[in-house]
Amino acid sequence: MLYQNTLREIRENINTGVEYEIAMFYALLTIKPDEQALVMNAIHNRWDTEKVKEIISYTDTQQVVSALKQRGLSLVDVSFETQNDEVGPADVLMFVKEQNNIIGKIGLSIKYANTCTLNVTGRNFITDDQILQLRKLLPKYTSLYIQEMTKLYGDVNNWFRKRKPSKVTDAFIDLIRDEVIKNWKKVPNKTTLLSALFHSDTPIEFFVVAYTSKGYFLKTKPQTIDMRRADDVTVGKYQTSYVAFYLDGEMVGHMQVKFNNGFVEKCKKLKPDITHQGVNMSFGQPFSSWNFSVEE
DNA sequence: CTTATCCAGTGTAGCAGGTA
DNA sequence: TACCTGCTACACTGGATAAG
Repeated sequence: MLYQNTLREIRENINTGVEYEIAMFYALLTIKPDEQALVMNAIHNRWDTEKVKEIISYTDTQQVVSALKQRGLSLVDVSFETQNDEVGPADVLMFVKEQNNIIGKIGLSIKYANTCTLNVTGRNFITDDQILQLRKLLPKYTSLYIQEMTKLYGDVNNWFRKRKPSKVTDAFIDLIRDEVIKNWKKVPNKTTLLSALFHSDTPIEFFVVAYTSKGYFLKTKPQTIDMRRADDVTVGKYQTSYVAFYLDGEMVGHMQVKFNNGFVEKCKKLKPDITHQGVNMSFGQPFSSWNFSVEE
């Protein structure tokens, strides 16, 4: 089915990864040829038409359809739900018919080459006061960062927003991780928090569609933990920038502690936090968008 | 070469507060 | 009061480098 906004979203949305959502939606919409034609028309109005069509060319819906069949379900309709949180992590919604003719819904969470299941604010893990103390260090670390980049890459245009690795970033992230670990015991409502991280709070059941450059893998049972054990979960450092979550000594998830858009951001405000070689920058946002992944 | 690792990045929505 | 503007938090993947 098409919502009021569906065709406009398909024409105009340029969020990262949306081309895979569109391709799967289109492929499943084969059961509604008239609507499918309208969607193809919208795809032709995108800037990346060729890429979307290429993904469609290797999107065989058979895996999805047979997974439904195994459960005694048949596909009767499909909707496009990009960025609609009300349906849980699903990007595409399948309307399915059971043997008794009751219509149900199963979502598809569509991903390309990443395992991140949820972006989560650091405020769930550390207190306002901890954030305040860490923020105080940001100006100092930012100037260290600029020194480091300048030493390694020279002119600002060689490194600003060029995704360069940084020891200073590692060091600041490490300070944040120390605070996360220190505070974990005191984090309230761990059941609610972990339910959100694992999507066990989803209003609609979902499958995960993991695209590669050749096709996709389907996972009908997303990994989770027994939420009654939420208070037994422990945390620790993992690699350079992750906090790992453990249950009975087994890693059940990991979270990348990260700046939302880099250590320094493009400056949109009138008064930049820093100007370096004529380039205006803002301090980064270290707490707003951490990446949580479930272990496979 | 391909795959894994690990930070870096973009787009959108909603809200608060200023202001025309 | 309607419209900006700045800001946070949410949604995703990209790309450089290392490892195999």
